[in-house]
Amino acid sequence: MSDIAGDPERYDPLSIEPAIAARWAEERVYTLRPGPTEPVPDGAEPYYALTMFPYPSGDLHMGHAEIFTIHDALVRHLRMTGRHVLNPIGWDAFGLPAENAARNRGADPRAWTYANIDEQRATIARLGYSFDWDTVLHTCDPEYYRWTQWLFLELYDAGLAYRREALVNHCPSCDTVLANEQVVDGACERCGTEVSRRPLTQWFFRITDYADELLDGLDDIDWPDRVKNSQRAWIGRSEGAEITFHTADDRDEVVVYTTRPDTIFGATYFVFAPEHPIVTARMAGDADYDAYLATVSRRSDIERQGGKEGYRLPFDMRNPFTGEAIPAFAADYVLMDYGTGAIMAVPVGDQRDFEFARQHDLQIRVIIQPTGADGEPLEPLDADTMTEAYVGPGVMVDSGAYDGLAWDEAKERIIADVASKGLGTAKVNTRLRDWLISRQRSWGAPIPIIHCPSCGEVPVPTDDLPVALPDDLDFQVQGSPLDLHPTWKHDVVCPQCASEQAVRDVDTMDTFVDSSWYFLRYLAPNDDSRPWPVDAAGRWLPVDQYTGGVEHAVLHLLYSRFVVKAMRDRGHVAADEPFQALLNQGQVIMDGAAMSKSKGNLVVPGEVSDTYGADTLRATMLFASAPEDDIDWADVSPTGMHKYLARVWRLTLQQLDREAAGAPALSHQGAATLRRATAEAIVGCSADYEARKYNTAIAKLMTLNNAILDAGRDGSAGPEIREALETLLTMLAPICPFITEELVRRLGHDTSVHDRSWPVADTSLLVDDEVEVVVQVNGKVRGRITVASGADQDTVEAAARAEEAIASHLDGELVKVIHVPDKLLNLVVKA
RNA sequence: GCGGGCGUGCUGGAAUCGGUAGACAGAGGCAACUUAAAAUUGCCCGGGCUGACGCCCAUGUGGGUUCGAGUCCCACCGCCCGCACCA
Repeated sequence: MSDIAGDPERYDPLSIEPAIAARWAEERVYTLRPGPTEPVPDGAEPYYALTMFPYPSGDLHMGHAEIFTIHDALVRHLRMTGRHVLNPIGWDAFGLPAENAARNRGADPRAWTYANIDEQRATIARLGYSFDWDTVLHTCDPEYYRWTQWLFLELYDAGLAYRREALVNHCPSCDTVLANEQVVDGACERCGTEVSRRPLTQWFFRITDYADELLDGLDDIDWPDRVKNSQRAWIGRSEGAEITFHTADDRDEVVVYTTRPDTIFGATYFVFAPEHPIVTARMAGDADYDAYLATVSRRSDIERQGGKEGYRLPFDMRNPFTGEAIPAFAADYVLMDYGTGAIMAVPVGDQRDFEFARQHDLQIRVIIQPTGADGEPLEPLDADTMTEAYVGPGVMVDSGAYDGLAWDEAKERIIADVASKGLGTAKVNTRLRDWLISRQRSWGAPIPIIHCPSCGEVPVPTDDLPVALPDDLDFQVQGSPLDLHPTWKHDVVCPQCASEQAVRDVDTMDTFVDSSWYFLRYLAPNDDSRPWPVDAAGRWLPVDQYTGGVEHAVLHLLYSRFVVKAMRDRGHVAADEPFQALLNQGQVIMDGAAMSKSKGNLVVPGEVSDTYGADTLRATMLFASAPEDDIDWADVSPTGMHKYLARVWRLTLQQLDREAAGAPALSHQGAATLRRATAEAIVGCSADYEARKYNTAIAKLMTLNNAILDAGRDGSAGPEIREALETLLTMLAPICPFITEELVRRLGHDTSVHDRSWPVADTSLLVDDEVEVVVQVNGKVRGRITVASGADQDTVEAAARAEEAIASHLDGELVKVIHVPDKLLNLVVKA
């Protein structure tokens, strides 16, 4: 090693990486040529690789570095295999943090946002991510949100955007309403504040129109099961029936939704949501009820949890099957916006109804008796002693003509009978609600609607887009700065009647609208004539591989699917789905807990790259675990990885020195061993890259490195070592783009390692003359023998018996022999 | 409560179809080089019995299928994630 120790050129990533990054930026080497709007070159396969664009709330954190590194290794590898890869980046740049910075520190939201973007962009370049900067976009630019507003108008025109009053979630801390998807355990997804309910008139997107397709489409996309399951649970499809009930006085009829029409004979009372229109109509002017309603409607989800309070209404309903009058209640365990907002209550078969009945001392009628798996009767139910509702299979009793039928059969018969009597119909319901997109915030895309006293809501003509934000908003006001701006909302006339009384809608759109279509805008972010080119969208969509965090399982990912389906139905895209494949990276944590500044366990990517270099950071992250698994930074060793890269560096320089000095060639045996190791590394690494198992790919590169080290231990050089080294550098390039770029140039090449083709193994080197076969006796390994490749069972068995260590276990009658050629022989003996 | 996933050395993790458990690393130990340290290079590194060859045990626990199970099936324990008054 003396020839290395004397080399002045030590591995110093900090001196080479920034210079290489600067050259890449200057020469725009990662700009896609030809670009996304032009035809794909002959023989190249287009591949849209997308990673979730960052929110610019500060510099990049370890989570960004993790996902960008996975994504970049994927992209660089695909390019080397000949794909024509679209790899864009941009910023999800609207949102509340900019507004908070404006309110708290007097910052200009635009300036604050762009300062953060510049910082993140510099870090992205420093870490060597190969994004195409020619397609960069920011959702807060008027050139972008103009088309977000166009999207709104398209949905409005299709009847998919509408305004209505509803009981909506309101976050007092963020001072805005939220979509259902943004409420987690009754609290605001952003800030954790408990949300309350308010009746407000707001804009919605009719995502429920696509509920079935959103559910079914999950079967055809390559996403992690947990994300698909989250979406399935969120959509929450259920099958049942709608059945009409009448009030006992026959003045009103009320439809209920039930999944258990078979239990209708057990419906002993009836419950309305407190806001149900029939109830509010009948109770109008009743001060007591108004007080109840006021209390109940302000309750948050958390306060509602588990409670079974109810209000006995001064009228009864009639059970259409038993004909008897049953008491009617209002209770907030029945939700106005699911089903029909009213239920038939069957305490014997529904746990919530059971609890309510017990609390209010209502009748529990047993109309089903439990049966086992083969229909045999089980312990019968008794209304007086049962402690919980029975939801299992059973046979109907006390149910008129349906007595004796199995429950599932009774369900079908009752649905059929209800239909024939005109009392109802089979019905599918979903839990999914329409997407509430209004936000009482000001750093977002204004909703392009004008409210006119005579014409009502009037869409802004597309030629007048964008409806731009004023740049002199006052963020110190109490309330919405946009609403309270002195002139903005009034500085408009009605597009239909030119009334000067018209005002602009003062709400902005949920930022998830901005991000629901950005992957389309990347195709031509500077095109000011249309939101995206339809022909290019046909070529590039769906996105081949999307990478990003699992926190968007039912937010961004569901909204984007809806938008693409709606745009497809308007003829703007051909694809049914936005993202064909999805990869969720794991979290980067520290000592088992989330990193945070306040805990003092925060590590940031820039810090690691300043110490060890970007290549070390990237390789450390990929080596730590499979992409989808969490990384505990306390368990990983950037030092160890840095040492490995230094070893690659020294090995390359050593080879150059030895070539220059005319070092002796490898022995015949040494050359053969190394060539074989090289071929094995190519086969193994290629499979690992395809499967995105970068951790084992790196392990195989380390193994190849060790083989090169062994081969050159005697001071020899030679073409086999050079070949092995160049192969190693080529396959390491997607993970460590800087050191490989530098070393390949030092090896005398004037083109970039990143423009190389992925290596192909000479598989003839992998064919063996002799193989090692494991010999088992009764399934236990008793020895290993070397035989000619492809040897038959008799030959292998004879060789095995010749081994003393094996033969000594063979006393007894040989009853069976299992032979897996070239791998294993199992001799089964009876003692 | 319902649905989904995961349990492998001291640690991160390997193990393509059911066929040599622990690849590749980290931490630790020993040695060479060095005045010394760092760096570098080499060796050791699941547990037990044994002087050694070797034998036994071992992939959360207990069963099952199989010539053979980390891998497949059943039950249990533990952990993680999603949904949860959705009729």
